[in-house]
Amino acid sequence: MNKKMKSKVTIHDVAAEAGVSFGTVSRVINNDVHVKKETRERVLDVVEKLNYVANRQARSLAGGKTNSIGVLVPDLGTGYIGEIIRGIDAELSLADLDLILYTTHRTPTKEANYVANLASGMVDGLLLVLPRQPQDLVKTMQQRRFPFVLIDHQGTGQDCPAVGAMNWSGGYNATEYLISLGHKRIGFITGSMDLGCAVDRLAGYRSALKTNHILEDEALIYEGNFDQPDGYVGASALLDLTHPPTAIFASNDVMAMGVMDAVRNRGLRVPEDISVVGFDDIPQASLVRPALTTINQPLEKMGRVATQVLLSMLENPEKETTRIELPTQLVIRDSCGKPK
Amino acid sequence: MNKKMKSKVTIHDVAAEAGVSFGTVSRVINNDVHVKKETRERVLDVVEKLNYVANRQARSLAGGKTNSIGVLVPDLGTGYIGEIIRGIDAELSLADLDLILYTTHRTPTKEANYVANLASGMVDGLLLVLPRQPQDLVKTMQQRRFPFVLIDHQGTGQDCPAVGAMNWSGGYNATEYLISLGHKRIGFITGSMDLGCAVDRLAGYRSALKTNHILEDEALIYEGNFDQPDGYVGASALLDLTHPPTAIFASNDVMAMGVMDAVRNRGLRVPEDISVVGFDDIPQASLVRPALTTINQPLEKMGRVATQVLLSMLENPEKETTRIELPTQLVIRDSCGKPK
DNA sequence: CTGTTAGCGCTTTCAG
DNA sequence: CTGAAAGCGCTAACAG
Repeated sequence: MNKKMKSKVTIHDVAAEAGVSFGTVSRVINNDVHVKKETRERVLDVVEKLNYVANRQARSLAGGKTNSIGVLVPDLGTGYIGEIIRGIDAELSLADLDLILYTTHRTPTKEANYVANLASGMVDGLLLVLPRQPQDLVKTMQQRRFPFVLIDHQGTGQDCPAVGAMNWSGGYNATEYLISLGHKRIGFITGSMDLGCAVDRLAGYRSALKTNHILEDEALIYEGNFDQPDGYVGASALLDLTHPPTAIFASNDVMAMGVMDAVRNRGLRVPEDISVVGFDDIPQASLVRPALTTINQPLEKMGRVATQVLLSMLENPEKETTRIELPTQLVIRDSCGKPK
Repeated sequence: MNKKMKSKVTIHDVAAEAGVSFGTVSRVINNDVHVKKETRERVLDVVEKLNYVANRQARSLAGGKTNSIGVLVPDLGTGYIGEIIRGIDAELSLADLDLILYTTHRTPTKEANYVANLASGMVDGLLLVLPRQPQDLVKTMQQRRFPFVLIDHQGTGQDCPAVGAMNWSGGYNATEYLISLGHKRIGFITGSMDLGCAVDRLAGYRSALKTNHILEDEALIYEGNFDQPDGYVGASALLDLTHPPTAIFASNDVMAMGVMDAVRNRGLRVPEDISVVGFDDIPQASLVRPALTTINQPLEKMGRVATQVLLSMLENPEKETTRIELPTQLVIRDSCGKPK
């Protein structure tokens, strides 16, 4: 409502108002040392007065940084991802970086597409949560020397920065807990076996059985996909066995809830008739009744740590690749008991 | 590993390879009609071959659009926001727009700051979820004529685009349901009363009592803040009354869960001793035991609709401001019964 | 139909 | 210490 309705203040406006060249303004806002203190202050005053904010597009185009990092997630479904994002978000806002969220909706094409796009100037670095087909992407990014960190996708044998959880020991501990309760026939519902974490959890389960001299029965292993219906269907199949399990260990909490539904729908009770263990410890796990005994994954922390790793890579590109596995922990609640 | 390790394919590379000027390439990728079919195909081939992806920064710098819209949320906590974001995300990816997420962590300063930043070139439009102090922001954006839509914050009397849910009728219906069950003393735990939705829910509650000739008792109204502990503390206070309620209606599901905990901790049962109703119908609501009777808010849909409104504003800036209230619905589950 | 020419707003040399 | 100049990659007129 004043003189100009231009609404967009540029570096030139500031320069004019402060009586310096726009190059100087650029130096000031980039904290370049070579500016007389007095000049700096004058410019800063004008910046304040005019309410100037640098245009990020221009800044990044000109070769600077974008000050934002991209987060690629498969979806926003279960709260699992949400927890990770919270960690990322917390760490990012500490560093005053923006977060650009990309949802692939589980389509590898999109995944690849986004990576291409992002790595081409949109963001300074990329955080990939649970990527479906990391091989290609990783190759692309590595040859472009683009900074990225994988979250929750280890065990693919690739040498790249990643943070995840100790899935193997989680699988091992949950199984051993069930065994300690007296269970001998323990059903297992796997996750998507193309994901490293799913493979590791199964391996942990197998190992615990072996350690405790319990013969493995392939019939007790049902291949799921990490979705709730898999838990339901899997549990139903397991319960239909002529020699059914007395406990079921699902590779994630969502499936474990499906398992509980299936158990109840047959008139059986958790944990009196069937013990159920999950994996993840998503927020709902403590809410369902009976509260779910599960393996806690430090989701929020994984997000934080991955972000820290990425930021340190941004600062020091030469650092060697880090792989971090955060500890998982058995959380005993009410869904397990002794076998009948 | 070939000739150039440049790694970044630009419009010029494509032009050179296809033997045309880069202006022509620009036309092709922008679907300009004035290109010979043959030329177009040749260019497209090269694009494919070189794996060219337009640089968004440059594109937006030159043309004005950023092809991304900003979403401002208070936090990523309860899944409530997550649902809304899912709707936004779905609609946005349909339109091939990117989503830039900003978390304010409930600090009004940040909120204002982001708006200033964003409105200055980062994004083409803004979606504000549950803003804390919309008044100032709204003014800023309106005078900059910057497109935005408020989500879930009506009733502040401002004339601006917004989509929300019918909070009043939700409050009314839940209360009336409880009354129909025979309850006469119904406790109410409010949300943050600086939020329009919280005010409306309370008004709905009051109105239902009045319609049914039940005398309102201020002692039965506890002021909460939408957080779980408020439900616990509020319910405890209500239950301590010399003449306690037989049912408690919490202004959101999270608090309702706090209520259930409080009830149980006193050795009382839901719904036998105390009926509980929530509001929102977040994913956990159907998971807790007893499953929570609540008012469904079409969260995901609110996100979708708000996005559609914003997109239509982007297309046609002259359109008059739309305010949309989506219907809420009573979802009867297992947390309510007749009063003892 | 297609090439050419200005910038968009900013970072970076390169000279003073 | 500071100004001037050269782009970053692309879109949008403007000429042919």
